Amino acid sequence: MLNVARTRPLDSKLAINRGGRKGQAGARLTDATRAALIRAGCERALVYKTLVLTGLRKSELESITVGQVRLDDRPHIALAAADEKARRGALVPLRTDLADDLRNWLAERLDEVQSKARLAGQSIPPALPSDTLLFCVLLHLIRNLKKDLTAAGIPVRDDQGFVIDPHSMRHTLATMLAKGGAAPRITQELMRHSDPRLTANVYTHLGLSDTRSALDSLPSLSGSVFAGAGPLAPQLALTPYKRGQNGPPSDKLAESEGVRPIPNGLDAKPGNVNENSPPTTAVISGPSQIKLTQEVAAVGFEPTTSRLLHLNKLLKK
DNA sequence: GCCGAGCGTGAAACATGAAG
DNA sequence: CTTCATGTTTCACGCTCGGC
Repeated sequence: MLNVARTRPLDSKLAINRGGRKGQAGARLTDATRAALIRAGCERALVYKTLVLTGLRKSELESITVGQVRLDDRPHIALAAADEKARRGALVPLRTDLADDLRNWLAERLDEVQSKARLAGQSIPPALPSDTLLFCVLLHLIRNLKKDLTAAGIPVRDDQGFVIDPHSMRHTLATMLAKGGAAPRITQELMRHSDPRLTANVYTHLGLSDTRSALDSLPSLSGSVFAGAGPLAPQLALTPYKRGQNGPPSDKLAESEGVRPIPNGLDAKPGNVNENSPPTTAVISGPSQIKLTQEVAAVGFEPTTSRLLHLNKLLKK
């Protein structure tokens, strides 16, 4: 839940911004300035969370107004076609906790507007105007993100040249969905890509630990080969028969046996034996990309691929 | 499937104004 | 005067779309 006062007390020491004592805690600020700074920090945190959980591009988030945010039983953001990169427009779903945060954020902003109107002796608005921008701190998002990362002890650029920027939040969403087992089609839809290869090859960053985890999820192959384990052959899946290959034609096998049985827990449901369908987990296409994307997610955000591809080209030179 | 156009994006360099 | 934050411009590249 977003709550400015609860997130950071007003009497906390804020850092001096410039001069010889830059970085030291204890900046002498008025209560109003202090509250505004803390509130801006909270807003930026909500911006980062929104970017990661929606996959919105920076420019797309900049276009979102209060009227485009629906926080009813099916919370979502209605992205206008003119503001989306692909010019299609989209309904971007909001996770429940993000919807709660945005609801609280808008309530705080309404409180602020109403307080100002009250102090000015003006009529008190019952709601925020629908054309009010959702966020106010996006103007210098890139620089502020770098500052926030530095303050949090997270390197903006790692030793391999990968960088964290607003667009890397989008990479992070795709990668988290892949790691979470989301179907590629779902990830593609959430990323609003027209081509699933883009989602899988450019936006999904899987490290060695992720691919190893997938192997660990495979069923046991009857214990250790050093311990005199049982026969391996009955657990093997069969490849389809093709003309010119040895062995019986698979269509005849299918005719005589129906759905082929696969023992020892390997699922033989039709959805899992379709060799023509794409893998259910997005994979990285080439060995060079695997090498470059291994173990880069230590800080939580995925790097932007544009820098990654640029680095690839530099390495080839 | 390939290619080019158009648009979006961030990095880098430089300029400008304000604060210390 | 120096330092710093911010704005502007240029450049390279990513992504999508449409035509072939």
